[in-house]
Amino acid sequence: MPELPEVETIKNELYGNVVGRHITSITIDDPKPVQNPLDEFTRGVSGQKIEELYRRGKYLIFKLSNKKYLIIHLRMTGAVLFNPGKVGKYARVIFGLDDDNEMVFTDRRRLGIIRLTDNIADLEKKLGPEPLESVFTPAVLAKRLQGRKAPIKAVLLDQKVIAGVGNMYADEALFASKIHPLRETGKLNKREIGRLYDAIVSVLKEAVANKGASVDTYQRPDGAKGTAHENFKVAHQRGAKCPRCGGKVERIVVRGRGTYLCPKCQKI
DNA sequence: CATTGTCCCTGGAAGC
DNA sequence: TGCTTCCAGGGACAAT
Repeated sequence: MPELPEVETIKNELYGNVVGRHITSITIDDPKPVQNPLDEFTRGVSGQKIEELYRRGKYLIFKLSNKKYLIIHLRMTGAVLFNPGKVGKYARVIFGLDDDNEMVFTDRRRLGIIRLTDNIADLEKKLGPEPLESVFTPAVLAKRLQGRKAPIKAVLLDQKVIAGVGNMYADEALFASKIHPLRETGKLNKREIGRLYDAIVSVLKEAVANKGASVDTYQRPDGAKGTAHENFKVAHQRGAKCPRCGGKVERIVVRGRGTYLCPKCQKI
């Protein structure tokens, strides 16, 4: 499940291969992910130079020479492959580049989206601060959590609060800061928010360093897996021993999302 | 605005 | 063995 570290890794590993290249062909094997009318999409992308590539939250954004933005969200099972040996069963959209290389959007479950837009402000409005940039501080986090009644786990998943944190890293950050996922957000004290801040930053940084977590279908552009999941303390570790207290990692459901925790370390 | 529930989608797992 | 049902979850959207 691509979250910030996974999308960051894809961006990093794609960057040198695609920035500066022109998109010379588009093959749409499955129109489902494309949110624009197909002719408009094809016209807007064909022949354009990729001037920049960056990540915002869990979105991968290609800035094109016609000032439009090609936005990709991988949702659950999406991936962007660079020159895959053969075009797999789940290839949806194939971008041919002017150096004869190919960039392929694949998605087993077809929940991912691709959109071409000239209005990046709309996306910006939906997203909170980038947790690995200087705009994100303990004070900023405290302000965003202030007065909220929902459980902290649910709030961490809200992309308007912090961009890029998803189900796995929310669980890891809550474990690292010893906060129960069901704690009422607005009732966290300053010390807890400080710990949570540190945990979010360190958990994400470590996962980026390990090139993302391959718990499901996540793969890097060259098809390789990441290793961040090898360091997971609780996420997807039901029944495992808590590395801090030796207790048992449990799974509960919070707002319909599978949530892993050590109930001994993370008291309500 | 904050919050909660529903829907989308597929294939692997679990149940009968 | 083979069929059916359940489940995973990010974000759009609707309802409250």
